[in-house]
Amino acid sequence: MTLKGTFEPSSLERPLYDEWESSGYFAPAGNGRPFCIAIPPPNITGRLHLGHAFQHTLMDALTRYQRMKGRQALWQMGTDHASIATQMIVERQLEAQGISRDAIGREEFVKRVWAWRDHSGGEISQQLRRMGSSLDWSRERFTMDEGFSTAVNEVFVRLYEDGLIYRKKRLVNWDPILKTAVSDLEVENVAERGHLWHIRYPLLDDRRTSEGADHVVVATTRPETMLGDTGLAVHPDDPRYRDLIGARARLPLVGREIPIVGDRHVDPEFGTGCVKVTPGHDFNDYAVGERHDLDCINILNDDASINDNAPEAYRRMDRMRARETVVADLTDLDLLASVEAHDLTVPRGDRSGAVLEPWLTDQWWVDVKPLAEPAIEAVRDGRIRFVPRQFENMYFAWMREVQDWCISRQLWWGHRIPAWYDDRGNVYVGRDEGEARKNGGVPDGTALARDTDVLDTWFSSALWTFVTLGWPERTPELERFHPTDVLVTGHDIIFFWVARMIMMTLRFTGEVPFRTVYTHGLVRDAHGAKMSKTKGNVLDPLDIVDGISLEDLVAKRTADLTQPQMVTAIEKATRGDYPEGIRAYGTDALRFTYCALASPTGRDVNLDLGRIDGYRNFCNKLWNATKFVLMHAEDTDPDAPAPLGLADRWIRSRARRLIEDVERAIGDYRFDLYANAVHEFAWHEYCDWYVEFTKPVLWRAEEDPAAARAARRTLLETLDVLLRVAHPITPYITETLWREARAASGRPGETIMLEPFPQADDIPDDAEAEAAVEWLKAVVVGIRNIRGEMGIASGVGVRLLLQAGDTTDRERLRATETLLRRMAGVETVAWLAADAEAPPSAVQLVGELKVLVPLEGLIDIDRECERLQKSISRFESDLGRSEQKLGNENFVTKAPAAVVAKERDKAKDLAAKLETMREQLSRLRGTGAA
RNA sequence: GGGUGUUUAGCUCAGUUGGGAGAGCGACGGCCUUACAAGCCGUAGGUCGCAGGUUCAAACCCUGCAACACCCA
Repeated sequence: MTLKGTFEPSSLERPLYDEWESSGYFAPAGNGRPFCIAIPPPNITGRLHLGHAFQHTLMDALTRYQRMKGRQALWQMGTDHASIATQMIVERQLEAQGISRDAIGREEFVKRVWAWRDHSGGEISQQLRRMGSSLDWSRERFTMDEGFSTAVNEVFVRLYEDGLIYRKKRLVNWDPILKTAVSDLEVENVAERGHLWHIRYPLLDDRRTSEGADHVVVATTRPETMLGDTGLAVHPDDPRYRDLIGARARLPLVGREIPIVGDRHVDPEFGTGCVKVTPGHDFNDYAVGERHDLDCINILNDDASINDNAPEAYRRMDRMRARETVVADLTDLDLLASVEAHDLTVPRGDRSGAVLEPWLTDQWWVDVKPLAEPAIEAVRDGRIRFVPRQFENMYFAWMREVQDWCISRQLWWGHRIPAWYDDRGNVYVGRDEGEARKNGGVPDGTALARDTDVLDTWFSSALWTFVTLGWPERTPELERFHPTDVLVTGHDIIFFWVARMIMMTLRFTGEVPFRTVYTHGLVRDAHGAKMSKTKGNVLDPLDIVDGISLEDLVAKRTADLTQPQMVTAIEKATRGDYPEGIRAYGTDALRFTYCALASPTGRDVNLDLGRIDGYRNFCNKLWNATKFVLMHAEDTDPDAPAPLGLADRWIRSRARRLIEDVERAIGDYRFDLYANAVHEFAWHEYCDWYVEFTKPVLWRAEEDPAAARAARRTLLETLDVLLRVAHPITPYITETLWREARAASGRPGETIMLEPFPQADDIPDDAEAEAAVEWLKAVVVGIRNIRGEMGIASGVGVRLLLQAGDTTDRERLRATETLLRRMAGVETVAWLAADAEAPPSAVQLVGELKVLVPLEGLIDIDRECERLQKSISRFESDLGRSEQKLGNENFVTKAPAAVVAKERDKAKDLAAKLETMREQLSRLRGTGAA
């Protein structure tokens, strides 16, 4: 029995997933306690990126682990229609063909989006499958599938009936490119350089300022909005303007008479202390206007051009041109007092990048406060726990200040709002038109028109955990799997999604949506830069899995850019970062890397290919270790006794420790510790030591067949444990190797996926074996150290002398001598009497035991003296520090007795070692001189 | 302006209730030793951001400062 070929991830991974899927392994099974994760539904906007792959790896690891622990594990699959983002993609594609969406109409447009959804959804599924995700595809959902639409209507109607959804005309954030309202969360406040224009507003009725001027000066960053001014405001306590409250001014360019009001919200420090009030185009001014009963004039069209409420000269101008024109006209009239540079915050749409305008429109709103209170409580009382914890503060802070949520969007792609209007503008809400009619008592003859708006995409995703399980039906899945166990997501969508899910789920199921929220950071490139198409530094996870040539990568990154001038820079950076393209690392290596990088603080992750390279090597190591095991696996006599040797007992005990460590790590969501524990055990215990220990036994099996049998069985059984422990992280290679190993051991088992996760208690804790092997390792490392530093070639055997050991040392040598000889290249071993004169030797201490390698014929004495001097200096400084501590009376009296005792032991040990080394040095020097 | 987080080896990061500073990668030296050169053996490298404080004892606790990142206004 041997493993064929070499480790080639792609040929090994591809066939397995199909087999798992068609065998139905991903569906929840058995009678164990249910476990459920709902995938954060990827947007159907395009292909998945490295951040998705990161989060999917963690979810899959958790799901596979729980499945192996015997739980009915469901990882719920689904995708999100992503209203705005998807509509933009399809619109752009149509534009490229010279088609506008208005030209083809709503129905045809929506049809094309569905076609896009099929395409993009297909790509996403393929990517998820290649990453090994054990999702239950048979239950896949989409936020616009039929059941989801029913549920969305249900929720909308119930909230409306409860008075928590209402329609109202008020200022919203308006995106003049997308021509839709957006919510507060979709606004990005960007710091930009701008100007502060100082404009003179002439006073009426012969009023004067305290300084005698016939006008006031107003500072503004947006002069064009003066066309909609309906007042001026000053702080009521401001001595400069106090007396002008109640006076009137004439609005330049427009001619309107506007009042001066006193309002405590005016900041006297800003500009001149006198501000213009434009209730129709500024959130603060709107509030000022309401307090002082000022008119509200809308001067903008839906594309942010000036409308007919402004003077003729400015109509139909874009707002930026209007600004220039207004400033020029004011200059001509000598009404522009001054202009200065000014930094300001500009609100931009997170999707379109357009500068948003506060705009007065009718929109649908959710009254969030009543929903927020129970949602805050659920986190406060611990029914929901955030990992890492600090995100709870962010959550509380936002929830306490939460504003009403604008949920209507003037888009075509999304859930149509279930509201109808008659020709007098009365609104009727219902699950369908019939119900709306019935509720409103609208006779059949009266025509109703459905609201043309759609809902914010987050409205439907807020229902994700319970609607995917069948709500509003009371399905068995809903009973069994809800609340879900853990939500794995980025901290960037805590407000958009996590908070809203908690609110909606509590409202409609009375349950929390999940018990734990695990938030991870963003995946960035190796330099810590955020990945973006515009910057041209994105990677498709499959480019890492399957590899990609430099030319293909450059082509991919420079295609379809919104800023074609970036091509040269992107190409240069790409060629610099990946001079030879990207090698095929395989899914397992990428997954292992993700786990190893999942830090406990939830901060951003810089994905470095060098790191992946190391973990690909790790997969190769597993492959070769298995190859070795299978080469020696043949057990001709499976019933014959096989008493375990010291090394066998040691590795088994270490395997027990591995399981314990991993269980703890997963319980704490410490994927990094999990990965490290597997790596450390597999490479540095199993491969570096145990496999080497078995070689002398296996190569001379005929000398001691029982020992060889014990080694074979231990190799196989420990490998089996290791593979099962590693499987949730690296599913493909562990499945492949596990099947080979199982075949060799003759034990049944179809797939590692459904094997039980190893249990620590099944393996004895063997402290004695661990201590003995630690001793052996220390001696071997000591000799290797001498060999390395003295330049003794690996082929040259050494004579080993031991001195000053106690009975335990002698016992341990007896038990491990064969291993010691092989591991350290030792030809002969002899004990020297404690008082015997040793030949000139290099020395290493293991406790009190002196490990001596005679130097004669091997190397020169000076080199050893140098080496000795180095360790003497190290011992001296350590001892110095220790003695200083012990000399401090406060330490001795105040520190816990155990700490003091430990320090005393340490000092004693160091002193003894130092003496030995000094003796050794002077003896060697004497020899050298002679 | 308010808040949160980060600052540890050349790089990327661990460091669990305060008690002898760690890993991976990289670097350097030696090895194609019959699973693996995608490997093996060995070595070097850190005033733990800065300044104070608490303590017998601080990377860890407290205060202040600096830089960077993100969130909110």
